[in-house]
Amino acid sequence: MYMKKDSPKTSLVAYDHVSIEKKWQNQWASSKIYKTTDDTTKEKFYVLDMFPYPSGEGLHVGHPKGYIATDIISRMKRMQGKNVLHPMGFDAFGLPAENYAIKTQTHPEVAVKTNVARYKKQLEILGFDYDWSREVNTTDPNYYRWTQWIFLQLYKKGLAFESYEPINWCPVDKTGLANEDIENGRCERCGTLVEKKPMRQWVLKITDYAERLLADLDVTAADGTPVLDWPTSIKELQRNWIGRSEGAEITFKIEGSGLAHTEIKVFTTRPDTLFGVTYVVLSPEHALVTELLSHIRNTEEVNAYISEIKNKSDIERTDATKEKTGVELKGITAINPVNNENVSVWIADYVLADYGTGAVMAVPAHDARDFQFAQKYNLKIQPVISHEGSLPVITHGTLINSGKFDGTSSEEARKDMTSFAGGTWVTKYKLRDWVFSRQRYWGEPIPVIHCGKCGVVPVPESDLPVRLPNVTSYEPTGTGESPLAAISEWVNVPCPTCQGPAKRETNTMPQWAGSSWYYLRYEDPHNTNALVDSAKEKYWSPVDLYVGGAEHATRHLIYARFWHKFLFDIGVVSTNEPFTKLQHVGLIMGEDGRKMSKRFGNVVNPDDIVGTYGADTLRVYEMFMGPFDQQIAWNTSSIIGARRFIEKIWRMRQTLIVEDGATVPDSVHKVIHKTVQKVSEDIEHLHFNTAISSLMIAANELEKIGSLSKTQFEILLKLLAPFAPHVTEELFASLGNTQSIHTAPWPIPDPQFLTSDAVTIIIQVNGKVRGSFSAPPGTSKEELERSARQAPDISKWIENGKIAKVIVVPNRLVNIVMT
RNA sequence: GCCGGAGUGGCGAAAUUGGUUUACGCGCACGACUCAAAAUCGUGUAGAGGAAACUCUGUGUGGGUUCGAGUCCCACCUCCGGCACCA
Repeated sequence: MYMKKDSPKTSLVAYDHVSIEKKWQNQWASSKIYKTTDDTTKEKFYVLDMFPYPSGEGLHVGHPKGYIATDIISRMKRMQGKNVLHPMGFDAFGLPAENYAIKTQTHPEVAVKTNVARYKKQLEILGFDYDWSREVNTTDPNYYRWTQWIFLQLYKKGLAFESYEPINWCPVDKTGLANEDIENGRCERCGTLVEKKPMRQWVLKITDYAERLLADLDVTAADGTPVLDWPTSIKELQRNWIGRSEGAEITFKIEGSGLAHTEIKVFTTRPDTLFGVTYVVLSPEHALVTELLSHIRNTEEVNAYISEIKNKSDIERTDATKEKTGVELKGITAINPVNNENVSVWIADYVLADYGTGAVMAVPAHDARDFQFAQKYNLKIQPVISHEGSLPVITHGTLINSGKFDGTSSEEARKDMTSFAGGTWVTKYKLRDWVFSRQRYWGEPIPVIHCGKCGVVPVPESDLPVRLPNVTSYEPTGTGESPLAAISEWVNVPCPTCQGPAKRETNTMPQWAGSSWYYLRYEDPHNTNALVDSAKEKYWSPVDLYVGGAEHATRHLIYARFWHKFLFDIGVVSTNEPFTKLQHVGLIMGEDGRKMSKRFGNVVNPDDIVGTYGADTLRVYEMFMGPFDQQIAWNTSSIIGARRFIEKIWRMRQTLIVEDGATVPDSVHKVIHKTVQKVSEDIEHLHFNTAISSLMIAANELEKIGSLSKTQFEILLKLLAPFAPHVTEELFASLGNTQSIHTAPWPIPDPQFLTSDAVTIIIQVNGKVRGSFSAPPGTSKEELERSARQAPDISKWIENGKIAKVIVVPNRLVNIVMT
């Protein structure tokens, strides 16, 4: 533990982070220096953090890492003269807040208020430059009014609809879940195995946007640079999640006693292997199965199999490593359209109901899964691609046993084979429509009314928001109904259309709803007439830099892009994509290398670190730990380095400063301006660790040189100001400045000090370093070679051989190659 | 299985994008100051050999391209993240 002690030797004023940080935080708040105006004459810069949901646990030291980064960027941009929007808010609807409320027996509204206050306090002591007058909270009726409004627009365009398909259900959280809320077949929140449950759901048709969500990841500007400056890994995750694949839909006629005009449509990416089909498989949930049951010989056996499958969890069923099971539908056959062969029809657990057509053609010779299944049930394996070695062969090749297609390339035959089979070429996606209703209390009410006469009637926009009623019991019912259903005075309303008796929709929206558009509300947070004023939207959008966790790649970031594109289509926003540049934060792990969690007892509270070392030290340390996007373990004993660095700056103020006008060596200018250049570039590229490193190098060199003018010291302070805003403000003020350092202009490097009068030239012999010498920059190749040959250390390496050639790289090195 | 990313001192890491590997920081050792300690300052800190000057080896492993490779190419190993019976 670091202890602050006074030095007996000097009379320096001690660096007291506690009083300095408190003083300037109060000062900034009262002078409102971070308040953002809509001054459109200035160039804007919109930098955004992923807003937190205020859980009961409070922040740990990992949470602020991203916020520190955006704070640094926003401070530099402000000093560079930009009009900066750097807002903060709270994502307070949803399961975490609600479960916390249930656990502590407090109403969610009360719990959220308490937790938000606590979070704000924790953020405030870190010295962030948020404009709190623009704070948004997704649970504020003035906010969720517009979340509901967006839902109504989606409904109007047919993109929100009721569905009765079985959906994922978490038996512990007692609510339906979207595909994105599931990890490895388990509820992303509580880890429980999800079940399939048929129930009425509101679903958003995100699949209508699948193609655009995918294609727009790759859009490039005229000069070839990507429009979305996102990490490739996140783009790749989204591509995989959307999961586009092209293939053919092929129809197989079904024959059997009493059957007429019955068909099975299958989806395949390999229509070229159609001659190798030896059976077809339906998923157990396929709609056709019920119809076929009465036409087969083994109805009982098939029924038994289906109920066996139904009792299995989704994860058991779809585990790719387990042995596949299935049962033949005896007494019926399918006709292969390319050769009119009769093949058997099966249902099997390895065919998914909700992808493609829910049915596949099986080509065991050229598909690993079909091969496995065929071996187990002794089904025919018919190769149609020439091969050496064992089956299955899943690569493309030359077709055999394929009638008139023999000898052609399987890859090229795909489309011809499709039309030969009477099929159609189609595109499919893995992306599923977004299950949008939750059977829980703490969410935005879905603004529709169910009328016996008129059906589904949207709540008129003028009646928004539909407020969450205040209830005493908000625990989930588990019946598939929201707790809201029990509040009859809220539920029963006149139908807006016919004034007859009607009931409100009692499902609520998922947590992701409010966060899918919040960045727009910061642009115009208090507007009561519109989601966002269009002039303000045009000025501020899109977000220039968005920083947050990579875990949101396939959830929040897909949903937000979907809503943004929809809002673009209906003219609410002016850009096609919401976030120009995306940067993800690497997690800070616990000191033991595990994720920071109460469970492991490895949580470090930022309040403690700020108390002991100060917010400036914490900020510098977190940015100095390593590359920003990399996951790194916390190490309390390393913080002292950041603290020592700040103290060194503090000491420099009191020992090095000479009066402006006194002579200061040129070397000081060189150090300062080199650092200005490096730090400016590094912050721009989010290379905070190397920016701090170069500030440390500068401080070390300047201390060695021993004198520094006030102006030069101020430049150094400005470079450090985004990282350590309090101590730099204090020192800046102590030099007689009355303006805040944070609104002072950012330094610009002076080119005359960026060139050096000597460069070190490395001498290599056969690629090995054997010496070096100093030369003026721009020295000619000939001159460099001459100096290298004459260098004293070199003669012993070259005197006993013949020089084959000499490579000279100006300003860098001379390599003498011996034979 | 598929898709991304990463392997450099005791530790976190840096490397002008093909040109002195280990900057900066932590830790450690020794020294200065001190009655002593803390703090601070200074010196050292990849491995092997050598009294030393110095030499050799060294960026996960094995090959390759090049005057020159941590960086580029091929094959492999390990770790992390994501997806996973998507036909």
